[in-house]
Amino acid sequence: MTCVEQDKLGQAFEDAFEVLRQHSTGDLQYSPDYKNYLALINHRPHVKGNSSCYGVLPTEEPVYNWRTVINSAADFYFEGNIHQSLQNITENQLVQPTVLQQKGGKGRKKLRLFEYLHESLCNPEMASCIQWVDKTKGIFQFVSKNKEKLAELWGKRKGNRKTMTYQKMARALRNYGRSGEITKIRRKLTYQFSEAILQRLSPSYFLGKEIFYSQCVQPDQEYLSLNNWNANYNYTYANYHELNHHDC
DNA sequence: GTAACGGGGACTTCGC
DNA sequence: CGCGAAGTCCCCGTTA
Repeated sequence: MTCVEQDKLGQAFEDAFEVLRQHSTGDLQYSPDYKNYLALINHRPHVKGNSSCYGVLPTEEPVYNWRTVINSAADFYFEGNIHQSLQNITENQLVQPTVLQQKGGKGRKKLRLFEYLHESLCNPEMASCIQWVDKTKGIFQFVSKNKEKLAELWGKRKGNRKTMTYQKMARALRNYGRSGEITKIRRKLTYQFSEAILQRLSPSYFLGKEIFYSQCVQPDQEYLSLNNWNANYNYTYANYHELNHHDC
């Protein structure tokens, strides 16, 4: 794949998320932007070609549906192709999340630590701070050298006055052990998401597991929607570079 | 011996 | 204002 092609794929990803941002609460199918997006995706056959990778699409579904858009975007993300497109995002595009604001914002759902960790695990930029050991089982490990930076970012994200440390973050993780959301693995710096949390947080869940979601999540529970996830990704990306200057 | 890691009680912050 | 959830702080024990 050439750089130009990669750039186009990245652009397709951004386009997909832009549409998502604008229509996360509306009926996308009837929006003019949706039609425009279909036209766009139609000119990128390699995009739609990836749409069945997750095996969540019923075969009778048309190729150009909303699921396809999300699948394609996720494919690019996890293949690392997003990285290049992110390089082109200007500073003012890296906005603070509007949905999961930590201070103020009445009625906003606060970002949970496990959500932040999962988000970081999905962010290739954070690979030197936190990594999957066994993604399918939800087992992950902090990188000893940079775990403090990850904690520091978490503290910044929460708007803490004092600097967050790994020690304090690990304390919160141990609390998750009591509720079963995250358990400690008997291995250095290694933890495991519970199956339920993994299902809720995994992008594949909102790429085609609405049924699971509706069955397992209580009506008053809100976990990261794709919209929130995208906003938080942008926020993490901005702070990451501010803090680490590419060396994390 | 010691730095890193792990554990827990008490406390704070925030949303309801 | 009270309460509960979710951290946060600090101190100490354990392990590599």
